Formats: sequence, C-alpha cells, structure tokens
Amino acid sequence: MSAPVRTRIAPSPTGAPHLGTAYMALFNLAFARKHGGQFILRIEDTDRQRSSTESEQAIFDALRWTGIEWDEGPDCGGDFGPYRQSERLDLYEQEINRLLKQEDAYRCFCSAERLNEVRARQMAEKQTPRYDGHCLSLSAEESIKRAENEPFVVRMKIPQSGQCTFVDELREEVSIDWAQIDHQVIRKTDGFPTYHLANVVDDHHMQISHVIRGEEWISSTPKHVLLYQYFGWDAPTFAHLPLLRNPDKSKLSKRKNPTGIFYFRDAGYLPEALINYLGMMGYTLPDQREIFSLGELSDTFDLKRISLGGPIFDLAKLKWLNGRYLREKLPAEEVVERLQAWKANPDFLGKIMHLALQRLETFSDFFPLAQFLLSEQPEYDVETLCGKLSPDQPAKLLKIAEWELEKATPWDRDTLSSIFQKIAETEDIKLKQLMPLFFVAMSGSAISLPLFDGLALLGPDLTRMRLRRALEILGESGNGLSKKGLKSLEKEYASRYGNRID
RNA sequence: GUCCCGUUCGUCUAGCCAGGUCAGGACACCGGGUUUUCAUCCCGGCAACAGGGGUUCGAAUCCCCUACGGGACGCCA
Repeated sequence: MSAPVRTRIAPSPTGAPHLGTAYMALFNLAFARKHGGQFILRIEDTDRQRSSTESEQAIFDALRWTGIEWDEGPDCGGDFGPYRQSERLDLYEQEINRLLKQEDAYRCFCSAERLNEVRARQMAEKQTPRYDGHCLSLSAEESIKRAENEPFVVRMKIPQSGQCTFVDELREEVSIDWAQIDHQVIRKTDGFPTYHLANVVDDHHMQISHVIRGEEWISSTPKHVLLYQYFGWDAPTFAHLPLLRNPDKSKLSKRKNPTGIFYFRDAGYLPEALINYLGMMGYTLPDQREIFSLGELSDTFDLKRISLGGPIFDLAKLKWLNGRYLREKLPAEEVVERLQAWKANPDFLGKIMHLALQRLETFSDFFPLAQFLLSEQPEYDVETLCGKLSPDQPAKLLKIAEWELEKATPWDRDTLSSIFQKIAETEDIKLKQLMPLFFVAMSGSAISLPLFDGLALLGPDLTRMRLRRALEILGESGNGLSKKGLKSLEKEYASRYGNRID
C-alpha cells in the first residue's frame, strides 16, 4: 500500500542548462517509470538576482532535446502546481509563519556586517562558521515589533546537541552532529524563501516520494529532515547520487569540461547517445549491456545498482558511443535528416552565407570558409596561434577573453564586439593586433569569416571550448599560464576589469 | 580547519549485500588481420581489488585503522 512514486528534478534557472541536471533527471525519470510513477519538473527560481525566464526556457529546451520528458511542470501543468517557486510565495509565507508560531524558527535582525565579523572570528579560531544565536533570545513581542520597520530574515532553530540520523537509500544510515548545522536562513530579507524551505515545502505539497539528488546535498539533509519534523510531515526517501567529475576528479565544472547540455547539441552529438552515456555513469544495467535507450534503462532500473564513486566524464567514450549510434542504430537516411536539422539547414547555412557571400567565387569556396562553424574543434599549430604576439601574451589574452565572455548577455555580435574592444583598450593593444589570435583560436586560421558574427553563430559553449583548447595548446608548447601566473592574472583581472572570478 | 561521503585496470564498470572463478566486460592505448587509403569490422595484448591490521581453512567481498580523493560549511541552488 505504499504511496505512488513521484520524483522530481528541481533546477534553478540561472545560467546555461547543466549536464548535471540531465544526469539527475535521467535517474529520477527512470526510477519513476520503473515504478509506474510520475516525474515532475519544478523550477526553483527563488534567487531573484540570478533567475531568468530565458534560462528557464533553456532548461525546457535542453531537457526536451535530450529526450527527457516530464509529467508535470510549469509548461505542461499538473495537479500540484504551480511548478515555479516564485508563484508559490503565499504557501511558503504561510508555512514560515507556522514555524514562527511554533517557535521552531525565529526572526534575525543581524546586519551583514555583524555576521561577517562573527564568521571571520570563528574562522580565525578555526571553528565551523555558524550563526551565534544573537537574535534567538528576542521575545516574541520584540521580534514582531521590530519586524514592522526593520529588515529581517527568518532562521530555523537547530538542536543544541545530539545528532541527526537519516537513511540514504544508497548508503544506509548517515549521521551528522547538530553542532555542524547552522541556523539556516529560511526566509530572506526580500521575503523569498531559501532553497531549503521551499524545497521541503514543495516536495511535501507535491507529494514527492523519493528525493533523488546529488551527493552535494548530503550535508544539508539534516536541515530538511528537521523541517519535515517541525511541520509534522513524513519525509520522503532520500537517495544521493554521485557527482559527475572532471578528469582531475573535482566536481564537473565548466572551467574544465563542456558542461552545458547545448554544447553537445551544438558540437554534433546525438541526444540518445548522450543520455545513454550519462546512464552508464555510475550505473550498469543488470545484463551489463552498454548500448541502451531511456526506455530500456527505465524497464530494468534499480537504484541499488548505482555505484558511489564519482564517475569522470570522458569525452572519448562518449564519442565512441555516439559513433555506434550513428553507424549502427540509425539508418543512413535518418542520419542525413538529423544532420540537416543540426546545422545543414537553410536557416543556419543562410546565416553563414550572409557572412561568406562576398568572399565566394564558386560554391567550392563555401565549405572551407564555413568549416569552423560546422566542426567541434578546428586544428592548427601553436605558431599560427601566436602569430606576431610576444610569447607571454596569448595565454593571458585568451584567459581574459574567457572570463569576459562569461558576461556576454545577450550572446550576439554587438555584445561580443564591445567585449573585445574593451579588452583591447584595457590591455592597451590595437584591436587589429589582438584579433589574429582569436581568429586562429576560433577558426584555425588568421583568415576567416568575421569573428564576432562567427562567435555569435558558434554560441558560448563551443566558443569556450575553443578558447580552452587554445590555452591547452599553449600549455603543451610551454607558453601556457602557470598556476602562479594564473593566480596573479586573476588578481590583475579583478582590479582592472572590476570583476571577480567565481 | 570541521563534518560527511567515497576508493576494483589511465577512464567507465562487473563481482561485494548472501566470503571460495586465472578478478570479467567496455573506452583509450599497443600489435596483427580484412579493406586500393582512411575509418569501420575481426583477432590478440597491456593494465586494477589504495595501504595496514583483524575475523576465517579461505577476503576485492565482513570489521577496524591509516592514507588519498571528493563534497558541504552563503540572505546560491
């Protein structure tokens, strides 16, 4: 008589849709399907600064592209909506007030300055940074009164001692001392709930039965468990999956890997191969077959078969798999159709033609010119890349461009153009001298189609990989950035461009 | 720093829960064959139980310690 299985994926619409989202979605979906349950997409847009509707749309598009489908979500509705947290504020407010009334939470009026001081002192004394409970002693009357004209946050109370023990489906019991847990803010000054509160409230109200999420959440699970207790709700079953890793074993990051789902689309991978590959990261089907569809994964899916070591995302194996799909799973006619839908269509070729036309004498001239827009990565040697620049310059300029391009919104010709002009100015170098480097990094040749238009067509994900590849080539030839050089460049960049690297 | 999680070939992993196979498969790499080239395909090879201590007739498998790796420690999620 167990409750129906309902799983969810809860991405926040900040930045480009991440591979990790597809990875978690895949297992949530497979689990739901296996048990005849529902899979829900919920948008966690409680960060007002960083959330955007473009990003939300991109999540829909990216997941749809991979072939992952959700039963309920902001775009398709469902019986437990709305599925966008920014549309559920009343519910959170009501639940927060309940916690306040129960005295399981309290208002905190501490200033950011004071909190920073406290944190700095604790760090200096090598303690775990934690709220010191300053506002905990406020009386109910005083708290309410001050709230009328002072900004405040709401924090949840945490037991003074003892530990929280919860069951993770994949590792049995996990225990964490309450002393490790901070008095988590559950309502921000702007009135929005934080992740922890909204997540628990929504999972309950949406009747989520299994929370299958990344390992990074293990340490905050006690907060969630405690919230369920405060509310008097049954907690869902938790299962924390390993995190995808970079080749150096750190958590997969776009600094070291392509992590945007669109990278794979734009670089010419098949969604079914990508999904298949993600499915074999940390998981094997009972019969150990390596080529399988989402449906086949779902039919036999068993959470317990997940292996806990964080798998390294290996492009080489993904490519091999993609090749097998291309030559074994799809008929040639369909490959042609897919190829057309990819970039060999009038729309995309038209955009390139717009740039190439003046440079054509015959049709034969077209594809060589367009090649860099149709390939994953052009080839060139380090001499071509460096051109007339002094040896220490290319790496520095490429790195700065990589950082500056992070901020390019929208990703269009004019934005890109102004970014490169800014770099030229700040570095006190003529744009004309600066450009050959980027022409080569992007197209493999100093002579190519207009760069900014080209980059605009290429998109941020492919562009980033090309910059990185150029940096890699420089590194191999001994002209790269040393660890130290990178550090000092970061500092220099922060002061000169007024921007931090995060 | 503190806490939590993890650890089988370079990489993805099977085997572990219910101790007993030359520790199996795949990618990558190397060699050979097929192919007018290349790729595909086929055959072969290289290569791992992190270390130490227990329990046991017997440990990759169970227990403990150490090391290493990762994650978390935000009014981000």
